[in-house]
Amino acid sequence: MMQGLLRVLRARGYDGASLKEFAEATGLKKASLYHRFPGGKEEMTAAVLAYTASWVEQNIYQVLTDSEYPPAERLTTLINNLRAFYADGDAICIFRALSTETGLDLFGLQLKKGMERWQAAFTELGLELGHTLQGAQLQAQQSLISIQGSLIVAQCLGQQQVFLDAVEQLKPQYLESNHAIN
Amino acid sequence: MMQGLLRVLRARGYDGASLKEFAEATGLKKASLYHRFPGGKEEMTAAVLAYTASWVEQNIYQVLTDSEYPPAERLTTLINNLRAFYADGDAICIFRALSTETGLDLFGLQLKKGMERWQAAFTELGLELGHTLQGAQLQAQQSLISIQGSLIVAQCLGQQQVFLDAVEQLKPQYLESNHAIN
DNA sequence: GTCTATAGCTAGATAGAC
DNA sequence: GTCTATCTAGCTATAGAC
Repeated sequence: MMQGLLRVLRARGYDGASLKEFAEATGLKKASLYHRFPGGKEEMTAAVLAYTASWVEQNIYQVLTDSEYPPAERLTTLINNLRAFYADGDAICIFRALSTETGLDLFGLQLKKGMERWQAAFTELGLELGHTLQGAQLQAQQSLISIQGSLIVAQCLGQQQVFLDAVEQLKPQYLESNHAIN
Repeated sequence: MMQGLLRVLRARGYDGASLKEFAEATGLKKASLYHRFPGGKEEMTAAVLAYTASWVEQNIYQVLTDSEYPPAERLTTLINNLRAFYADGDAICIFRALSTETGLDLFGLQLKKGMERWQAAFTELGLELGHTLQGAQLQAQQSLISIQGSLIVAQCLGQQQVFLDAVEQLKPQYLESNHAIN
């Protein structure tokens, strides 16, 4: 259900996504979608963003802050989750797809909250590894930039490896960084 | 003319951009646009990408490889050009806006060529600064990732400073990098 | 809760006057 | 070369049967 809506939104963006595609992707008819989401396309998209937020909570935030496992193992799990979520660099990020003018107008707050949650996850890991608050925040921002940027560059160049390399480097960047400089 | 089409495409993407908006942005009526671009929206977008390519050629490639100026000065000019082109982090990149499923289907080759030209510009600068070929290519890729990624993160977070910091760092990254390691 | 059918509108694109 | 007027197809959204 949500997976289908998410898939269409990622591939085609808010303006590009049509109710017909939503119907095909979910197996429901258009009128049935309106029964579940009386607010129409806007409400459907907001629901997808909420669904995405819970995915991030489970697969990013919980993973990076789970003190049951050592940081290296958490990063390995994170990398696997990222590769799965982005289909090894083939899939467009929902944040990118919705951060157009229309998307930012309608869903700006949800996009901001979502991004901040990603940032918080990386920041908490950095703090645990002994970084200063400022250093951890900067490195967290760098991680987000690296993920988002590598997806675009990979897809424009047609080289998924650009994305795979970028996420693979997250691990050494956190484990081998010089805390004194950061 | 092209500026108007470019502005609409960046803000709304290929699917989101309407001929009505194109007409308003250029001051021409829809039928007049079809006179100039018989191929319709697709031809208009391709023309915008060609226009963008020439901008990149003048403002990125020529700047970074102009041996009349020292590298530090070229990088300063580049940073100013990037800030202007992206409105200090407020404007969406045309590459991002068009690298959706539809956009990649229709303009994949132009997007690839464009990205490769950016990459070549940074790579040649790195080579001139004494980097190895592989090191220069990797750093060029990192620069593209940093620009694209910082734009998305900045716009989702509503913090233009993320982009401004990222482009400002391009200069030290090239001038202070350790060639032996790269 | 899901469907068929359709309303009302706007999209991309074209015809033809000037 | 630019315009007004218009076509068809697709869109979002709703009505109402089951």
